[in-house]
Amino acid sequence: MEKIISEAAEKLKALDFKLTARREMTLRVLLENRDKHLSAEEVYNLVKLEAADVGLATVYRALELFQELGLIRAIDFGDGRKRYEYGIEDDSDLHHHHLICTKCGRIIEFNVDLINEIESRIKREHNFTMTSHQLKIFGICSECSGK
Amino acid sequence: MEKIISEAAEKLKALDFKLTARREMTLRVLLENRDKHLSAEEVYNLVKLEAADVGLATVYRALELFQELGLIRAIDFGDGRKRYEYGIEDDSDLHHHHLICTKCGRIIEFNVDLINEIESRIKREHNFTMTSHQLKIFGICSECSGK
DNA sequence: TTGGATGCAAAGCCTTTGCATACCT
DNA sequence: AGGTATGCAAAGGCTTTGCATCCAA
Repeated sequence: MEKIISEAAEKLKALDFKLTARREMTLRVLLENRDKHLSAEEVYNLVKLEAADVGLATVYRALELFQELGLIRAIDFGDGRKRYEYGIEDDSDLHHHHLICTKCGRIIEFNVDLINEIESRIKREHNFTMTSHQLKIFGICSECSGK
Repeated sequence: MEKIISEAAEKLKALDFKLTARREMTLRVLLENRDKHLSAEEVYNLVKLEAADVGLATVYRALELFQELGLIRAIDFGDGRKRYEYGIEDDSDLHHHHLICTKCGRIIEFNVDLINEIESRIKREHNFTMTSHQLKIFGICSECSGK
C-alpha cells in the first residue's frame, strides 16, 4: 500500500499537484475499502475519523482529482450517488466487474474476460477505439434467493 | 408503433393505471426517439410541443411508471442525469449495449451476445441469478479519432 | 511570498413530493 | 362521487463553486 501511495504522490507531483495529508487520507480510505464501493459521504466520514475538521468539499475535490488521474473510478449503481473504487486500468483490473443484487443492493465483485473478442469487433464494425468498459449484471444474490 | 401503444395501454390497465394523453405522448416521444437516449427534460420539451401546459413532474412520473412496468429503461452515461430508452427486456433486446465516446459524448448502439457463457458461470460461482445486465464501452468514436 | 489547498456556506442541478385542482369513469 | 392524474411550487439530495484563509515550497 505504501508503494501505491508513493506512486500516487509522484503522479500528482508530475502535474504540479501535491499529495497533501487530506488527499492521502482520502486515498488510504479508498485503498483500505477496496471492495466497499464507498460514496463520497462515506469516504468523508471515514476521513473525518482521522481529521475531524476536514471539509466535505475537500473530499469531493480529492475524489475528482484522483479520478482524473486515473487512480480511482466512479461507478453508478443506480442509487443516486456516485461510488468510488480504487483501480488503475491495468491488465489485472481489466476484467473486474460487478454483480448487483436488485433486492438487497449487495455488490459482488466478479471477474470475466469478455472483451478481447469484442474489442476487435467494435473496431472493425464501428471504428471505435475502446479505452475501458463497464459490465453490470443485475439479479438476485444467493442470500436473497434463499428467502 | 400503434401496437406498442395499445399493448402499453393494456399493461397499464391491468394494474389500474390509465394511459392518459400525457402518458401516451411521453411514450410516443420515447418511441420516436429510440436511439437518442433522451433525458427527462428533453422528453419534457418534446412533449410540450404537443401539450404546451404539461408539467415537468408529470413527465417524471410517467417515466418512472413506464420504467416500473418494464416498458422503458433508465441508463446513466455519467453526465449527471438519467437517460431513457424504450426497450422491453425480450430476447431481441438482450444483447443491446452502448459505445460511449469520451470525447464528444456520442452514444452508439452495439449488439453482442456475451452473456450466455457468463450466466452459467455466475450461477455456479456465486449462486447469483441474473435478470439483466448492462455493458458500457468507453473510448473514442470514429469521428473523434480522425481529428 | 505565492500559488495551490482547504473549510464553510451558498448555490446548482436533477429529481421528488405536497397539495389543491382537474379529469375520467 | 371517488379515485387517479396533473400542474405548480417547494423541498430534497448530491455535488459544485465562491471566497477568504491557510499552508507549504
